[in-house]
Amino acid sequence: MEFQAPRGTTDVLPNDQRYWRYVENTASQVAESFGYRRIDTPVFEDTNLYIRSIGDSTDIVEKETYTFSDRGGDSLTLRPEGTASVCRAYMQHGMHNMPQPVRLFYLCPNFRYERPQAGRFRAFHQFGIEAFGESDPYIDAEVIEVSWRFLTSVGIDDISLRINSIGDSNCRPKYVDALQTYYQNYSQSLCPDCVRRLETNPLRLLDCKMESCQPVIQSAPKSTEYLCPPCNAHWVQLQEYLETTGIGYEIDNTLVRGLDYYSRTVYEITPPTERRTNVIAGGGRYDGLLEQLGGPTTPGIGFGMGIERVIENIRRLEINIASNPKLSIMFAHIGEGAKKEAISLSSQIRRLGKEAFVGPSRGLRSQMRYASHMNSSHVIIIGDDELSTGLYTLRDLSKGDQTEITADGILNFVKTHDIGQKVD
RNA sequence: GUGAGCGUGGCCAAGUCGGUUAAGGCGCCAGGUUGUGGCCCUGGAGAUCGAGGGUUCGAAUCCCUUCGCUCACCCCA
Repeated sequence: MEFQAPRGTTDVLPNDQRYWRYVENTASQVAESFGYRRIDTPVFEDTNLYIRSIGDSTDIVEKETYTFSDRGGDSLTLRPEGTASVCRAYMQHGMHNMPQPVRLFYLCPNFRYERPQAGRFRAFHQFGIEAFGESDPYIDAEVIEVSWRFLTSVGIDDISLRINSIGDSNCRPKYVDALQTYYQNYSQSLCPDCVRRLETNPLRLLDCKMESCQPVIQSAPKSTEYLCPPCNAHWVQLQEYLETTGIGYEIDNTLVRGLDYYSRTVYEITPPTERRTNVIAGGGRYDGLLEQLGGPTTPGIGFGMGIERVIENIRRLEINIASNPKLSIMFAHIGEGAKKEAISLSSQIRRLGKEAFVGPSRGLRSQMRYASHMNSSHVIIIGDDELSTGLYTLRDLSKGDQTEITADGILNFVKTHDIGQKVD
């Protein structure tokens, strides 16, 4: 085989489509039930949008973007995450003039040049929401609740929520200082990665997985102990509101996130397994981001959720996805005249909005077998006898019985048997 | 970028201390039922054994190279 799907990409075959429909439909319903409205943005944006938002020293921007020049010489980048685009759209369309908060959700593909592995792809899909213009922590709890309700609605309920607050531009620098000072004392016992992190990204010291670094992490200063009064009030209220929604949570002071724009609230939702790649959803607050992108000072918060990872968990839990059987008619035909009648009648049925198609030009036995494998609900058999009498054979594949029926009778049958009819 | 495992018809796969025509199952096609599916029976098509090179009288099997897939690290959804 000369061609295959590029590394890190997958084909969603017909048999798997039901998972995607199920997830996308549930996501839309849940988000809309909270008052969120769908937004779609381009798959590529000005490269600088991502540099300015995600951060030019993050792994995503440093080595994972798909960046190219178009024929006019502009540098464009395939969307690596959803928040930046939505922020850009919020500013571009003057949504700060709309009643605040503005609640938006999206379902879209994202691209990151990474080595694929379990639950990680180069082309992947996210369901996400963003809420702009509200700094009160009730909206933090709401955003968390949307992701939680979605996952439980879809049937994944063995999940756990971890939250943390990393402060804002006022108090976080003091915490980072304290963290660095603390780590200086252990510099000789740290893993090589952590030695590097100490300089480049001190917050990430906290989620090192190396066994040898765990004791150091355990007794490290906690960000929540360094919060300034406003951040602390926000943090305390968030927990109260979360408790009001009845969602169980765990405070994880080692939880930090890989994008530079987060402030105050950060959170992750994981299934019971230990592997970090199993993080299904992650998000947080980004109060300085819009201003950083040249917009008005506007608070914002949101999450991103990996659809492939959601589906992976649906499969793991063997969640039953109901799919309505529907009316689907195949025309089996014997002879050229019968074939033309099959083409004509199936076309008329389709114009009524129902599924119908012509059987393959093979023997009747083979056509019947095809109908069966195509999950047709009914077969109409047309041969010389039927053409001369005008009475066709209508066979119900689920019941296994059949009757005589006229052409008009067929059309009437189709009109009165609607989609969703139980056929198996 | 680093490390490990694996690549045999569309899919799952036996064979891998080299030896005549590369098992089997699923799926596909056909026949059994001269016009009737899902079960069953019979037959058929379909593989340059990932690719290239080497060793050998002889290579799916041994050696080298290369590509691909998977998993893990980094990082993330």
